[in-house]
Amino acid sequence: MPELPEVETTCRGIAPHITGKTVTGVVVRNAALRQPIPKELSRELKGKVIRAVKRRAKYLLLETDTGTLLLHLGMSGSLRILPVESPAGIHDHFDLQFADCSLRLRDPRRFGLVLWTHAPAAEHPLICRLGPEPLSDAFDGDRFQQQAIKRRIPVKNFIMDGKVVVGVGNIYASESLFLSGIHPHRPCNRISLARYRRLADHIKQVLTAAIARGGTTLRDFQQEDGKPGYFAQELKVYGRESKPCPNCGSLIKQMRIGQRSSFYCDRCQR
DNA sequence: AAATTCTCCTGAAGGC
DNA sequence: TGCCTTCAGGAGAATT
Repeated sequence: MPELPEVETTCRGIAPHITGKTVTGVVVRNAALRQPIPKELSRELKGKVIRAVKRRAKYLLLETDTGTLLLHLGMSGSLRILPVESPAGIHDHFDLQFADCSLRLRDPRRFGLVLWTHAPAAEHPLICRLGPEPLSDAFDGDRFQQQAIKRRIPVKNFIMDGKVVVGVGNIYASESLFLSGIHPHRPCNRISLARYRRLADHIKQVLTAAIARGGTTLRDFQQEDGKPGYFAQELKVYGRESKPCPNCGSLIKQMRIGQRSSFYCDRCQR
């Protein structure tokens, strides 16, 4: 499912194809995403030039001179660059057409978003309260721990909270906690500063490595050219319940934390 | 304020 | 073989 590395992979993949291009058409086949696709989208976008393609958290931002298109891939969404007039499948809900290609959103579970905003995207209600980017200098162990002091939820929930740090979803939460030797269920206010510094570093490390591999494909995710991401084969604990820990060989455990399945080694993670 | 539960949705997988 | 149930999950909204 798209987490930060998958969205970043998509951002880098589509940017060269649509930056500087003029939107020639907007096709909405099914507007019923998490929120309805706005009706005025075609009027707002047609004839506009895509000035830049950016990412903030798991949102993709397609900037024009008069506003920004916000895209979110939910948990099953993917964007592809296709030749014009490519036949659409059942879950291909939205196209942005250009003279020489189309940007197409496919999202079987329709948890994604397509929204339009006139104001700067940073001021949008869905974006303005987000925490720091994990790969920026604004995110480090010290600030990490300061936020944790006043909370007591399991650390796995804590690092998946978008107000603490953005982009860490279920897969990379399990992976970074494993790399850091921290048990996912440990209360977030019972972790030393030194361990938070290591955790912050490991989050940066695992996200960077996943981006380098084009993200993780479990089922739906594909890059803009249709290829899967190749980080799944490097996952150390996620989805590997009852398989040996790559560190110590004891069997990987699975438990539900905050309604999410979590994977860990109870020998390596305390 | 913080924590928990609910909600959207479809496809895969398991049970009988 | 086929139908029914359960589960997966991003993240805002609603509730405790």
